[in-house]
Amino acid sequence: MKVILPDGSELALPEGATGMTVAESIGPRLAKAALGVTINGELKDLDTPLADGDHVSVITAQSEEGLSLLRHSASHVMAEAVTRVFPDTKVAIGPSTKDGFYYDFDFPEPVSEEDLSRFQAEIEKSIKETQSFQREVVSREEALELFENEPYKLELIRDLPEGETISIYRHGNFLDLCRGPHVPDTSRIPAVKVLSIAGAYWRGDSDNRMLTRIYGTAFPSRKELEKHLESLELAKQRDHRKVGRELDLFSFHDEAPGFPFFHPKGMVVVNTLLDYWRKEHIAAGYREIKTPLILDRSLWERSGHWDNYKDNMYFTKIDNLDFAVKPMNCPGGILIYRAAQHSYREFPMRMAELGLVHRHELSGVLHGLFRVRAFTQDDAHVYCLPDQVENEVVRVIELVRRMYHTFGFDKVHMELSTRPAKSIGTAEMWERAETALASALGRLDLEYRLNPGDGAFYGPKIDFHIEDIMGRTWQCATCQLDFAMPERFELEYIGEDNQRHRPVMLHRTVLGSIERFLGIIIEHYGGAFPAWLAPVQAVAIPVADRHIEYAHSVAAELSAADLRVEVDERAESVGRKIRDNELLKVPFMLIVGDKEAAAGTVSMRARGRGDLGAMSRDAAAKMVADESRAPRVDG
RNA sequence: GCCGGCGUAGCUCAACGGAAGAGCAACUGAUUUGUAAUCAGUAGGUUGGGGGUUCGAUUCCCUUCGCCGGCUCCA
Repeated sequence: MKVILPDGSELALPEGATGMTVAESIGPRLAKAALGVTINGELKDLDTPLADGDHVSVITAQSEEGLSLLRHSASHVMAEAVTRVFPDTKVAIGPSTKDGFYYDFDFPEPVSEEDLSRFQAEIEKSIKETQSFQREVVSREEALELFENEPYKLELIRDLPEGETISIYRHGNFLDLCRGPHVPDTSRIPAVKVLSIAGAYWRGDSDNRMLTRIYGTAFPSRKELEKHLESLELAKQRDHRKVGRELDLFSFHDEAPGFPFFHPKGMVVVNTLLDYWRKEHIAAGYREIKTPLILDRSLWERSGHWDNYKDNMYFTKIDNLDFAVKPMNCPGGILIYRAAQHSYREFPMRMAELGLVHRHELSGVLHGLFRVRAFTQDDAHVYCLPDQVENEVVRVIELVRRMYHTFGFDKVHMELSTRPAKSIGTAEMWERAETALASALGRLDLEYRLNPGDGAFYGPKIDFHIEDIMGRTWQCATCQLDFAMPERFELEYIGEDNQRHRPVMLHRTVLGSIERFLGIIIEHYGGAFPAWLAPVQAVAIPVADRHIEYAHSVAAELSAADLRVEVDERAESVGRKIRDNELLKVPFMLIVGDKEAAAGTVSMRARGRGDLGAMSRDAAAKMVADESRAPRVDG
């Protein structure tokens, strides 16, 4: 028989050949690296018999699917190891994830981090033993019997649709309900590492029992595993909570859990960020507003927040009346719209607000600046005519992409979410709105993912996800149409026909939360902000005390050019001052001693680039100024 | 909110029923320094808060607050 390889060539094989036969006939290295096989596009075990004419591709850990196959198998190996250590453990599920795998267990007794090394040791044993994975197809009855002591498996089996093939995989003494496929044997997963332990609800539902989830990762080689563990360590070094403390940017205190305190240097970064934000928004035709933090109950009843968002809101009483601290900016912004009568001639009307919102988040979800209870949304609402929507959305997308580019976030992926089952508004309204969003994306020739039914109940939306330097993704910007608010607040404008009409309301953010965005860029840059954002852009370092005066005169010149500059007057060695400022990620150091003072020069050192040599004071000021220039904003 | 872990000096961590320690930072003094740590000294803690067990608690138990890792939720 013959099979067809990925390059289109044909390969003659004996009857009964498997994926392994294919790998072996291509080469011994491939045979060794082979983990699975795709047959006519379907991922299968390597020992699956092939049929004449099959399109066959051997899968190794080089591919995304090969790596996740390997990790999925590793999760089985871990489950086996864990049940060997704690025999009465009930097993739940164990899939692969983006960076590794996990397996959920129901332990007879609490298990702690200290047990992880025991699991690790057992895993190593299994790998050494080269246990093979064997697939078996069983009937529903057989399956129910095989897993009679595994309540979670039983639940899964019972939920399998009628007629579904039920397969099980065995390796060593372990048996698992699993669709597969798996690697041929445990020797193919030589580098497994048990990483951490955490709680997780059965089937992700908080009404269910809490299981113990054990995370791990696996790679095709030790070397790759080591590399991954190193990058985890690196990410830990970049943790914005650590960097924020080291660079004296912000802090958190028990007296206000979830509410960040910004220090002077942190405020420089925030304000510089906001200066840039304002320039972009003015250029994009927005006008800025500001609305109160605390507003009367009636407003929140009208907006629907009182009924739908109460659990996340903070309340207060003033003169015996109920007030709420705003969790969103729109209702307040709408009052500004309603403060005057509007004409279609004013549209599109773009109102931006850097609004501080408070949301009572569950204590367990707080996480540095990434998840806080008070944050500044870079919000804006655009009021426009229905046929202006598409154009406005295009403008929002362009603004988002331009601003992200400034921070090097060029990998942006977009998701369009459409009408959910429970929603308000007419079918025609939704149709029109979804088309407008889709054609805006189409006009810019952008790829996006469609999330049918994932929109808000009040309108469809586009979400933007950025990818940081460590490959993690973040949803920051959002652009959503809102049919609810204009109705609830009876917003109106006078049209060309001199009649009252309801405007379309567009709700959008670019950075999302200023606090979280700061956290993201701290980690993205590892604290080494580009000079325009750096809290201190240059430090003048006098070699000895007698150079302090000269250092100040140099600093004064930079200061006069609106640069943020300090003089390190400490009675420390030059080496020490350089080290400390290097650790503080100061972009430029201007070292001045006898030579410089006599010649009227400075010795320039740039962060991470080392000594750049002597230059005139003018040249130095120009260099720092040039590299510290805020990003250009052209309308 | 839930599960697990952790709260010791400003930071990073020791001590784990029997006089609370180190390094860095801070302060004082000396040093006046040439591209990633000068030296010496001083001070700093009701061991997160409250309660209990004990002759004795940082250590064991309960409780509360906070933090960390996840889950759920979300910007």
